[in-house]
Amino acid sequence: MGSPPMEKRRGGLTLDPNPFLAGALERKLSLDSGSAASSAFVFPPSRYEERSFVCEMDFFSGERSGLETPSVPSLDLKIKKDDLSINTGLQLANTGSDHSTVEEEDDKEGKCEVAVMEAELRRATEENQRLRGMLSQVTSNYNKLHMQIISIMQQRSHQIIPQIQQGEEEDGMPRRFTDVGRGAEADEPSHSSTDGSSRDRSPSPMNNAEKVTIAGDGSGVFGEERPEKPGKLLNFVSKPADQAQEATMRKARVSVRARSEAPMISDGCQWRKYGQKMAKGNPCPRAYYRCTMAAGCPVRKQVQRCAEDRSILITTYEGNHNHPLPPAAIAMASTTSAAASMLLTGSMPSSDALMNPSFLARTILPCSATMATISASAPFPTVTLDLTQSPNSLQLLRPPVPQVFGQTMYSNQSKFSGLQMSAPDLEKAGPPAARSLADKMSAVTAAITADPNFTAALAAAIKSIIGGGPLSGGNDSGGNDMSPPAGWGFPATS
DNA sequence: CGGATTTGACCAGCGC
DNA sequence: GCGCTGGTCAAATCCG
Repeated sequence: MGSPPMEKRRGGLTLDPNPFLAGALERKLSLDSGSAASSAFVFPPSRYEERSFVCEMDFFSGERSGLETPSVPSLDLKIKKDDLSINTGLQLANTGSDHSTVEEEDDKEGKCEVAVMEAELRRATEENQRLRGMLSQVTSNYNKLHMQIISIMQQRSHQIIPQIQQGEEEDGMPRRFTDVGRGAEADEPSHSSTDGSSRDRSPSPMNNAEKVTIAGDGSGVFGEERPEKPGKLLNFVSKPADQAQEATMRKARVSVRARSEAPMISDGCQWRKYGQKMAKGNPCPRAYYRCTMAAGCPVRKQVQRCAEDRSILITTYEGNHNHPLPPAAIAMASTTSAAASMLLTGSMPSSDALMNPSFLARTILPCSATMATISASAPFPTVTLDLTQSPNSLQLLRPPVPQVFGQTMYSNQSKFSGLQMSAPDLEKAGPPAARSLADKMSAVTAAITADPNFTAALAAAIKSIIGGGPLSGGNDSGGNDMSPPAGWGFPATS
Protein backbone atom coordinates (compact mmCIF):
# COMPACT_ATOMS: atom_id res chain seq x y z
CA MET A 1 0.00 0.00 0.00
CA GLY A 2 1.12 3.45 -0.60
CA SER A 3 4.14 3.02 -2.83
CA PRO A 4 3.59 2.74 -6.52
CA PRO A 5 5.45 0.17 -8.55
CA MET A 6 9.04 1.00 -9.27
CA GLU A 7 8.68 1.00 -13.01
CA LYS A 8 6.37 3.91 -12.73
CA ARG A 9 8.85 5.79 -10.66
CA ARG A 10 11.68 5.16 -13.04
CA GLY A 11 9.64 6.52 -15.81
CA GLY A 12 11.52 4.63 -18.42
CA LEU A 13 14.73 6.52 -17.83
CA THR A 14 17.97 4.97 -18.89
CA LEU A 15 20.57 4.36 -16.25
CA ASP A 16 24.22 5.07 -16.27
CA PRO A 17 25.50 4.37 -12.78
CA ASN A 18 28.19 6.54 -11.38
CA PRO A 19 29.82 5.38 -8.16
CA PHE A 20 30.43 8.85 -6.95
CA LEU A 21 26.96 10.17 -7.45
CA ALA A 22 25.19 6.99 -6.64
CA GLY A 23 27.07 6.58 -3.43
CA ALA A 24 26.45 10.10 -2.45
CA LEU A 25 22.81 9.81 -3.17
CA GLU A 26 22.52 6.57 -1.26
CA ARG A 27 24.15 8.27 1.64
CA LYS A 28 22.02 11.34 1.50
CA LEU A 29 18.70 9.91 0.58
CA SER A 30 17.99 8.49 3.93
CA LEU A 31 14.56 9.77 4.55
CA ASP A 32 12.88 10.67 7.71
CA SER A 33 9.30 9.78 7.76
CA GLY A 34 6.94 12.58 7.22
CA SER A 35 9.63 15.09 6.49
CA ALA A 36 11.11 16.53 3.44
CA ALA A 37 14.62 15.50 2.66
CA SER A 38 16.97 17.73 0.83
CA SER A 39 20.38 16.66 -0.27
CA ALA A 40 23.20 18.62 -1.69
CA PHE A 41 26.15 17.30 -3.63
CA VAL A 42 29.04 19.51 -4.25
CA PHE A 43 30.75 18.91 -7.51
CA PRO A 44 34.32 19.81 -8.17
CA PRO A 45 34.34 23.26 -9.72
CA SER A 46 34.46 22.66 -13.37
CA ARG A 47 32.45 23.19 -16.44
CA TYR A 48 29.05 23.13 -14.88
CA GLU A 49 29.25 26.78 -14.15
CA GLU A 50 27.99 27.54 -17.60
CA ARG A 51 24.65 26.01 -17.05
CA SER A 52 21.85 26.31 -14.68
CA PHE A 53 18.83 24.24 -15.22
CA VAL A 54 16.11 22.56 -13.36
CA CYS A 55 15.20 19.06 -14.19
CA GLU A 56 11.86 18.07 -12.85
CA MET A 57 10.75 14.54 -13.12
CA ASP A 58 7.26 13.56 -12.25
CA PHE A 59 7.15 9.86 -11.94
CA PHE A 60 3.49 9.56 -11.60
CA SER A 61 2.38 11.82 -14.34
CA GLY A 62 -1.19 11.12 -15.14
CA GLU A 63 -1.55 8.34 -12.65
CA ARG A 64 -0.94 10.44 -9.67
CA SER A 65 -4.50 11.37 -9.23
CA GLY A 66 -5.45 7.76 -8.85
CA LEU A 67 -3.19 7.23 -5.86
CA GLU A 68 -4.45 7.72 -2.38
CA THR A 69 -1.08 8.51 -0.96
CA PRO A 70 1.37 9.93 -3.45
CA SER A 71 4.58 9.27 -1.61
CA VAL A 72 7.08 10.70 -4.09
CA PRO A 73 5.32 13.23 -6.23
CA SER A 74 8.35 14.74 -7.80
CA LEU A 75 12.08 14.97 -7.78
CA ASP A 76 13.47 18.42 -8.20
CA LEU A 77 17.01 18.36 -9.49
CA LYS A 78 18.91 21.59 -9.65
CA ILE A 79 22.37 22.40 -10.81
CA LYS A 80 23.23 25.85 -9.70
CA LYS A 81 25.67 28.12 -11.39
CA ASP A 82 27.02 29.69 -8.28
CA ASP A 83 27.64 26.96 -5.81
CA LEU A 84 28.11 24.27 -8.41
CA SER A 85 26.01 21.95 -6.38
CA ILE A 86 23.19 19.66 -7.09
CA ASN A 87 20.28 19.83 -4.77
CA THR A 88 17.76 17.14 -4.75
CA GLY A 89 14.62 17.98 -2.94
CA LEU A 90 12.63 14.89 -2.40
CA GLN A 91 9.26 15.71 -1.01
CA LEU A 92 7.52 13.01 0.91
CA ALA A 93 4.01 13.12 2.09
CA ASN A 94 3.29 11.58 5.42
CA THR A 95 1.62 8.48 4.25
CA GLY A 96 1.87 6.33 7.26
CA SER A 97 3.28 3.56 5.16
CA ASP A 98 6.25 1.41 6.02
CA HIS A 99 9.29 3.66 6.08
CA SER A 100 11.77 0.98 5.26
CA THR A 101 9.93 0.18 2.08
CA VAL A 102 9.95 3.76 1.16
CA GLU A 103 13.64 3.94 1.90
CA GLU A 104 14.46 0.95 -0.23
CA GLU A 105 12.43 2.14 -3.09
CA ASP A 106 13.81 5.58 -2.75
CA ASP A 107 17.31 4.23 -2.70
CA LYS A 108 16.71 2.39 -5.93
CA GLU A 109 14.94 5.35 -7.30
CA GLY A 110 17.76 7.58 -6.22
CA LYS A 111 20.23 5.40 -8.04
CA CYS A 112 18.17 5.66 -11.13
CA GLU A 113 17.94 9.36 -10.80
CA VAL A 114 21.60 9.68 -10.10
CA ALA A 115 22.34 7.79 -13.21
CA VAL A 116 20.05 9.98 -15.20
CA MET A 117 21.52 13.05 -13.65
CA GLU A 118 24.97 11.85 -14.30
CA ALA A 119 24.21 11.16 -17.92
CA GLU A 120 22.62 14.53 -18.30
CA LEU A 121 25.52 16.23 -16.62
CA ARG A 122 27.98 14.44 -18.77
CA ARG A 123 26.15 15.53 -21.82
CA ALA A 124 25.93 19.07 -20.59
CA THR A 125 29.59 19.05 -19.72
CA GLU A 126 30.60 17.91 -23.14
CA GLU A 127 28.33 20.41 -24.75
CA ASN A 128 29.64 23.18 -22.59
CA GLN A 129 33.21 22.35 -23.34
CA ARG A 130 32.50 22.22 -27.01
CA LEU A 131 30.66 25.49 -27.04
CA ARG A 132 33.25 27.25 -24.96
CA GLY A 133 35.90 26.05 -27.28
CA MET A 134 33.96 27.30 -30.23
CA LEU A 135 33.38 30.63 -28.65
CA SER A 136 37.00 31.06 -27.80
CA GLN A 137 37.91 30.10 -31.33
CA VAL A 138 35.44 32.56 -32.78
CA THR A 139 36.71 35.25 -30.47
CA SER A 140 40.25 34.48 -31.40
CA ASN A 141 39.45 34.56 -35.09
CA TYR A 142 37.66 37.81 -34.68
CA ASN A 143 40.56 39.39 -32.88
CA LYS A 144 43.00 38.22 -35.50
CA LEU A 145 40.86 39.49 -38.32
CA HIS A 146 40.25 42.74 -36.59
CA MET A 147 43.95 43.32 -36.20
CA GLN A 148 44.38 42.52 -39.88
CA ILE A 149 41.70 45.00 -40.78
CA ILE A 150 43.29 47.76 -38.78
CA SER A 151 46.65 47.00 -40.27
CA ILE A 152 45.28 46.91 -43.79
CA MET A 153 43.34 50.11 -43.37
CA GLN A 154 46.37 51.87 -42.01
CA GLN A 155 48.49 50.55 -44.84
CA ARG A 156 45.88 51.58 -47.31
CA SER A 157 45.68 55.07 -45.93
CA HIS A 158 49.39 55.46 -46.51
CA GLN A 159 49.48 53.81 -49.89
CA ILE A 160 46.47 55.28 -51.59
CA ILE A 161 47.56 58.86 -51.19
CA PRO A 162 50.54 58.87 -53.55
CA GLN A 163 48.65 56.67 -55.96
CA ILE A 164 45.81 59.07 -56.28
CA GLN A 165 48.03 62.08 -56.28
CA GLN A 166 50.05 60.63 -59.10
CA GLY A 167 46.96 59.91 -61.03
CA GLU A 168 47.85 56.21 -61.01
CA GLU A 169 46.38 55.37 -64.35
CA GLU A 170 49.39 54.36 -66.27
CA ASP A 171 49.29 50.72 -65.32
CA GLY A 172 45.88 50.23 -66.83
CA MET A 173 45.05 47.60 -64.29
CA PRO A 174 41.46 47.58 -63.23
CA ARG A 175 41.06 48.78 -59.68
CA ARG A 176 37.52 48.23 -59.01
CA PHE A 177 37.07 50.22 -55.90
CA THR A 178 39.41 53.04 -56.52
CA ASP A 179 37.85 53.31 -59.91
CA VAL A 180 34.55 53.72 -58.24
CA GLY A 181 36.00 56.45 -56.16
CA ARG A 182 37.45 58.20 -59.12
CA GLY A 183 34.24 57.77 -60.97
CA ALA A 184 32.39 59.49 -58.23
CA GLU A 185 34.99 62.17 -58.19
CA ALA A 186 34.52 62.58 -61.87
CA ASP A 187 30.85 62.93 -61.22
CA GLU A 188 31.44 65.93 -59.11
CA PRO A 189 32.43 68.33 -61.87
CA SER A 190 29.80 66.92 -64.12
CA HIS A 191 27.23 67.96 -61.62
CA SER A 192 28.58 71.40 -61.18
CA SER A 193 29.71 72.15 -64.67
CA THR A 194 26.96 70.76 -66.76
CA ASP A 195 25.10 73.02 -69.04
CA GLY A 196 22.18 75.05 -67.97
CA SER A 197 19.74 72.33 -68.83
CA SER A 198 21.06 70.20 -66.05
CA ARG A 199 19.36 70.47 -62.76
CA ASP A 200 21.09 72.24 -60.00
CA ARG A 201 21.75 69.43 -57.59
CA SER A 202 23.62 71.47 -55.08
CA PRO A 203 21.01 71.09 -52.38
CA SER A 204 20.83 67.41 -53.00
CA PRO A 205 21.86 65.18 -50.14
CA MET A 206 24.07 63.46 -52.62
CA ASN A 207 26.54 66.28 -52.51
CA ASN A 208 26.44 66.28 -48.81
CA ALA A 209 27.07 62.61 -48.83
CA GLU A 210 30.28 63.16 -50.62
CA LYS A 211 31.54 65.27 -47.79
CA VAL A 212 31.48 62.52 -45.25
CA THR A 213 34.64 62.72 -43.27
CA ILE A 214 36.64 59.67 -42.58
CA ALA A 215 38.96 59.67 -39.68
CA GLY A 216 42.43 59.18 -40.89
CA ASP A 217 43.30 56.41 -38.51
CA GLY A 218 40.34 54.43 -39.64
CA SER A 219 38.49 54.95 -36.44
CA GLY A 220 34.96 56.02 -36.77
CA VAL A 221 33.54 59.34 -35.77
CA PHE A 222 30.66 57.51 -34.29
CA GLY A 223 27.85 59.70 -33.21
CA GLU A 224 29.48 62.92 -34.24
CA GLU A 225 28.06 65.40 -36.62
CA ARG A 226 29.94 65.81 -39.80
CA PRO A 227 32.19 68.83 -39.63
CA GLU A 228 31.57 71.60 -42.07
CA LYS A 229 34.96 71.29 -43.58
CA PRO A 230 35.74 67.76 -44.57
CA GLY A 231 39.22 66.79 -43.72
CA LYS A 232 39.38 68.63 -40.46
CA LEU A 233 39.49 65.37 -38.64
CA LEU A 234 42.08 63.95 -40.91
CA ASN A 235 45.55 63.59 -39.64
CA PHE A 236 47.41 62.36 -42.63
CA VAL A 237 44.90 61.49 -45.31
CA SER A 238 44.96 63.99 -48.08
CA LYS A 239 41.78 65.36 -49.52
CA PRO A 240 41.91 63.35 -52.73
CA ALA A 241 42.34 60.17 -50.78
CA ASP A 242 39.58 61.24 -48.53
CA GLN A 243 37.30 61.86 -51.43
CA ALA A 244 38.13 58.52 -52.92
CA GLN A 245 37.32 56.87 -49.65
CA GLU A 246 34.15 58.84 -49.31
CA ALA A 247 32.97 57.89 -52.73
CA THR A 248 33.84 54.29 -52.16
CA MET A 249 32.13 54.28 -48.81
CA ARG A 250 29.07 55.72 -50.35
CA LYS A 251 29.08 53.16 -53.10
CA ALA A 252 29.76 50.18 -50.89
CA ARG A 253 26.57 48.36 -50.19
CA VAL A 254 25.21 45.84 -47.82
CA SER A 255 22.36 43.73 -49.00
CA VAL A 256 20.23 41.94 -46.46
CA ARG A 257 17.95 39.15 -47.49
CA ALA A 258 15.27 38.34 -45.01
CA ARG A 259 11.90 36.78 -45.00
CA SER A 260 9.25 39.28 -44.16
CA GLU A 261 5.71 39.91 -45.14
CA ALA A 262 6.09 43.52 -44.16
CA PRO A 263 6.85 45.99 -46.93
CA MET A 264 10.08 46.87 -45.20
CA ILE A 265 12.11 45.41 -42.37
CA SER A 266 12.30 47.53 -39.29
CA ASP A 267 15.85 48.60 -38.66
CA GLY A 268 15.37 51.38 -36.17
CA CYS A 269 15.89 54.25 -38.59
CA GLN A 270 13.40 56.62 -40.14
CA TRP A 271 13.15 56.45 -43.89
CA ARG A 272 11.44 58.45 -46.51
CA LYS A 273 10.57 56.96 -49.82
CA TYR A 274 11.80 59.04 -52.69
CA GLY A 275 11.31 56.84 -55.64
CA GLN A 276 10.17 53.57 -57.05
CA LYS A 277 11.21 51.82 -60.19
CA MET A 278 10.54 48.63 -61.96
CA ALA A 279 13.79 46.80 -62.14
CA LYS A 280 14.67 44.60 -65.01
CA GLY A 281 14.05 40.94 -64.42
CA ASN A 282 11.88 41.44 -61.40
CA PRO A 283 8.13 42.01 -61.52
CA CYS A 284 8.30 43.54 -58.09
CA PRO A 285 9.10 47.24 -57.97
CA ARG A 286 12.17 48.50 -56.24
CA ALA A 287 11.59 51.22 -53.70
CA TYR A 288 14.16 53.83 -52.84
CA TYR A 289 14.41 55.26 -49.36
CA ARG A 290 16.65 57.77 -47.71
CA CYS A 291 17.32 58.24 -44.05
CA THR A 292 15.42 61.15 -42.56
CA MET A 293 16.74 61.00 -39.06
CA ALA A 294 19.02 63.92 -39.84
CA ALA A 295 19.12 66.44 -42.60
CA GLY A 296 21.63 65.45 -45.19
CA CYS A 297 22.16 61.94 -43.94
CA PRO A 298 23.63 60.15 -46.94
CA VAL A 299 22.29 56.73 -46.09
CA ARG A 300 19.91 55.23 -48.57
CA LYS A 301 18.37 51.91 -48.99
CA GLN A 302 16.60 49.98 -51.65
CA VAL A 303 13.87 47.53 -50.87
CA GLN A 304 12.77 44.92 -53.29
CA ARG A 305 11.17 41.53 -53.10
CA CYS A 306 12.93 38.56 -54.52
CA ALA A 307 11.49 37.69 -57.89
CA GLU A 308 11.57 33.97 -57.27
CA ASP A 309 10.43 34.01 -53.70
CA ARG A 310 8.42 37.05 -52.89
CA SER A 311 8.42 36.30 -49.24
CA ILE A 312 12.06 37.33 -49.26
CA LEU A 313 12.72 40.99 -48.83
CA ILE A 314 16.00 42.27 -50.16
CA THR A 315 17.12 45.43 -48.46
CA THR A 316 20.25 47.08 -49.73
CA TYR A 317 21.91 49.73 -47.59
CA GLU A 318 24.34 52.29 -48.84
CA GLY A 319 26.34 54.88 -46.97
CA ASN A 320 26.95 55.69 -43.36
CA HIS A 321 24.80 57.70 -41.03
CA ASN A 322 26.13 61.08 -40.01
CA HIS A 323 24.03 61.42 -36.91
CA PRO A 324 23.47 59.64 -33.63
CA LEU A 325 21.37 56.57 -33.91
CA PRO A 326 18.83 55.14 -31.55
CA PRO A 327 20.02 51.96 -29.91
CA ALA A 328 17.65 49.95 -32.00
CA ALA A 329 19.31 51.16 -35.16
CA ILE A 330 22.90 50.81 -34.11
CA ALA A 331 23.25 47.15 -34.87
CA MET A 332 22.12 47.38 -38.46
CA ALA A 333 24.06 50.55 -39.00
CA SER A 334 27.10 48.89 -37.54
CA THR A 335 26.72 45.96 -39.84
CA THR A 336 26.36 48.07 -42.93
CA SER A 337 29.12 50.34 -41.82
CA ALA A 338 31.41 47.43 -41.11
CA ALA A 339 30.65 46.02 -44.52
CA ALA A 340 31.41 49.32 -46.13
CA SER A 341 34.62 49.51 -44.18
CA MET A 342 35.63 46.09 -45.33
CA LEU A 343 34.90 46.91 -48.91
CA LEU A 344 36.85 50.06 -48.53
CA THR A 345 39.68 48.01 -47.18
CA GLY A 346 39.31 45.85 -50.23
CA SER A 347 40.03 48.84 -52.37
CA MET A 348 43.65 48.54 -51.47
CA PRO A 349 45.53 47.26 -54.48
CA SER A 350 46.47 43.62 -54.18
CA SER A 351 44.46 43.40 -51.08
CA ASP A 352 43.97 39.94 -49.75
CA ALA A 353 40.55 41.00 -48.76
CA LEU A 354 39.57 41.79 -52.28
CA MET A 355 40.87 38.50 -53.50
CA ASN A 356 39.38 36.52 -50.71
CA PRO A 357 35.68 36.98 -50.29
CA SER A 358 35.55 34.64 -47.38
CA PHE A 359 38.00 36.85 -45.60
CA LEU A 360 35.68 39.77 -45.95
CA ALA A 361 32.64 37.80 -45.10
CA ARG A 362 34.18 36.40 -42.00
CA THR A 363 35.54 39.75 -41.04
CA ILE A 364 32.22 41.45 -41.25
CA LEU A 365 30.39 38.67 -39.58
CA PRO A 366 32.97 36.38 -38.04
CA CYS A 367 30.44 33.68 -37.35
CA SER A 368 28.61 33.94 -40.58
CA ALA A 369 30.66 32.09 -43.10
CA THR A 370 27.46 30.52 -44.26
CA MET A 371 25.51 33.77 -44.27
CA ALA A 372 27.62 36.49 -45.79
CA THR A 373 28.94 36.80 -49.26
CA ILE A 374 30.90 39.48 -50.98
CA SER A 375 30.35 40.88 -54.39
CA ALA A 376 33.15 43.09 -55.55
CA SER A 377 31.77 43.36 -59.02
CA ALA A 378 30.77 46.56 -60.67
CA PRO A 379 29.02 48.78 -60.26
CA PHE A 380 29.13 48.58 -56.49
CA PRO A 381 30.93 46.30 -54.12
CA THR A 382 28.27 44.58 -52.13
CA VAL A 383 28.10 42.40 -49.08
CA THR A 384 25.10 40.13 -49.03
CA LEU A 385 23.85 38.88 -45.72
CA ASP A 386 21.41 36.09 -46.27
CA LEU A 387 19.17 35.81 -43.27
CA THR A 388 16.89 33.36 -44.96
CA GLN A 389 19.29 30.49 -45.12
CA SER A 390 19.70 29.06 -41.69
CA PRO A 391 17.17 29.24 -38.91
CA ASN A 392 19.89 28.49 -36.43
CA SER A 393 22.14 31.19 -37.68
CA LEU A 394 19.24 33.49 -37.63
CA GLN A 395 18.67 32.96 -34.01
CA LEU A 396 21.68 35.16 -33.62
CA LEU A 397 20.09 37.87 -35.68
CA ARG A 398 16.51 37.29 -34.98
CA PRO A 399 15.29 40.70 -33.90
CA PRO A 400 15.05 42.36 -37.29
CA VAL A 401 13.65 39.35 -39.01
CA PRO A 402 10.18 38.38 -37.99
CA GLN A 403 10.20 35.01 -39.63
CA VAL A 404 12.98 32.98 -41.07
CA PHE A 405 13.12 29.60 -42.63
CA GLY A 406 15.59 27.55 -44.51
CA GLN A 407 15.97 28.79 -48.02
CA THR A 408 18.21 28.39 -50.95
CA MET A 409 20.54 31.30 -51.31
CA TYR A 410 20.90 33.86 -53.98
CA SER A 411 18.15 32.94 -56.28
CA ASN A 412 18.04 36.36 -57.84
CA GLN A 413 21.36 37.98 -57.39
CA SER A 414 22.35 38.66 -60.90
CA LYS A 415 22.76 42.28 -60.13
CA PHE A 416 25.27 41.50 -57.47
CA SER A 417 27.10 38.77 -59.22
CA GLY A 418 30.81 38.71 -59.61
CA LEU A 419 32.90 37.42 -56.78
CA GLN A 420 29.84 36.39 -54.95
CA MET A 421 30.02 32.87 -53.72
CA SER A 422 27.52 30.60 -52.16
CA ALA A 423 28.21 29.27 -48.73
CA PRO A 424 29.29 25.85 -49.96
CA ASP A 425 31.58 27.43 -52.50
CA LEU A 426 32.96 29.63 -49.86
CA GLU A 427 33.78 26.70 -47.70
CA LYS A 428 35.33 24.80 -50.56
CA ALA A 429 37.39 27.65 -51.79
CA GLY A 430 38.43 29.02 -48.47
CA PRO A 431 41.49 27.99 -46.57
CA PRO A 432 41.22 25.27 -43.99
CA ALA A 433 40.59 27.91 -41.41
CA ALA A 434 37.49 29.00 -43.24
CA ARG A 435 36.19 25.48 -43.40
CA SER A 436 37.06 24.99 -39.82
CA LEU A 437 35.19 28.07 -38.82
CA ALA A 438 32.20 27.04 -40.85
CA ASP A 439 32.26 23.63 -39.25
CA LYS A 440 32.45 25.15 -35.84
CA MET A 441 29.57 27.42 -36.50
CA SER A 442 27.54 24.54 -37.78
CA ALA A 443 28.31 22.73 -34.58
CA VAL A 444 27.36 25.77 -32.56
CA THR A 445 24.03 26.07 -34.24
CA ALA A 446 23.46 22.37 -33.88
CA ALA A 447 24.19 22.66 -30.21
CA ILE A 448 21.76 25.51 -29.92
CA THR A 449 19.13 23.43 -31.57
CA ALA A 450 19.83 20.59 -29.23
CA ASP A 451 19.38 22.78 -26.23
CA PRO A 452 16.96 25.63 -26.77
CA ASN A 453 17.37 26.77 -23.21
CA PHE A 454 20.90 27.72 -23.98
CA THR A 455 20.09 29.72 -27.05
CA ALA A 456 19.65 33.08 -25.47
CA ALA A 457 22.87 33.03 -23.54
CA LEU A 458 24.96 31.79 -26.40
CA ALA A 459 23.32 34.14 -28.85
CA ALA A 460 24.05 37.05 -26.58
CA ALA A 461 27.65 35.97 -26.27
CA ILE A 462 28.16 35.60 -29.97
CA LYS A 463 26.31 38.77 -30.73
CA SER A 464 28.64 40.62 -28.46
CA ILE A 465 31.49 39.19 -30.47
CA ILE A 466 29.94 39.91 -33.81
CA GLY A 467 29.09 43.49 -33.52
CA GLY A 468 28.02 44.62 -30.17
CA GLY A 469 24.33 44.16 -30.29
CA PRO A 470 21.36 42.67 -31.95
CA LEU A 471 20.62 43.43 -35.49
CA SER A 472 17.72 44.95 -33.99
CA GLY A 473 14.49 45.53 -35.62
CA GLY A 474 13.95 48.92 -34.20
CA ASN A 475 10.49 48.58 -32.87
CA ASP A 476 10.71 45.06 -31.71
CA SER A 477 13.99 44.98 -29.94
CA GLY A 478 12.90 46.74 -26.85
CA GLY A 479 16.00 48.85 -26.85
CA ASN A 480 19.52 47.76 -26.36
CA ASP A 481 22.30 50.02 -25.42
CA MET A 482 24.99 47.81 -26.71
CA SER A 483 27.43 49.69 -28.80
CA PRO A 484 29.69 48.28 -31.42
CA PRO A 485 32.85 46.91 -29.94
CA ALA A 486 35.59 49.44 -29.60
CA GLY A 487 37.93 49.26 -32.47
CA TRP A 488 35.49 48.31 -35.15
CA GLY A 489 36.85 51.29 -36.91
CA PHE A 490 33.75 52.45 -38.69
CA PRO A 491 34.62 55.35 -40.85
CA ALA A 492 32.23 58.22 -40.56
CA THR A 493 29.67 56.16 -38.84
CA SER A 494 27.15 57.75 -36.65
C1' DC B 1 -1.66 71.96 -43.19
C1' DG B 2 2.55 69.62 -43.05
C1' DG B 3 4.76 65.51 -43.95
C1' DA B 4 4.91 61.28 -46.56
C1' DT B 5 4.07 58.89 -50.80
C1' DT B 6 3.35 58.43 -55.72
C1' DT B 7 4.77 58.87 -60.23
C1' DG B 8 6.46 60.71 -64.46
C1' DA B 9 10.49 62.94 -66.09
C1' DC B 10 15.26 63.61 -66.18
C1' DC B 11 20.11 62.30 -65.98
C1' DA B 12 24.27 59.34 -66.09
C1' DG B 13 26.51 55.18 -67.15
C1' DC B 14 27.06 51.45 -70.05
C1' DG B 15 26.89 48.37 -73.99
C1' DC B 16 26.12 47.79 -78.76
C1' DG C 1 24.93 57.92 -81.40
C1' DC C 2 21.32 55.40 -79.57
C1' DG C 3 18.79 52.65 -76.52
C1' DC C 4 18.48 50.51 -72.11
C1' DT C 5 18.72 50.63 -67.26
C1' DG C 6 19.40 52.37 -62.65
C1' DG C 7 19.01 56.18 -59.77
C1' DT C 8 17.13 60.60 -58.46
C1' DC C 9 14.22 64.66 -58.52
C1' DA C 10 10.17 67.16 -57.75
C1' DA C 11 5.35 68.20 -58.64
C1' DA C 12 1.12 66.14 -57.61
C1' DT C 13 -1.37 63.61 -54.52
C1' DC C 14 -2.55 61.39 -50.28
C1' DC C 15 -3.14 61.11 -45.41
C1' DG C 16 -3.30 61.94 -40.47
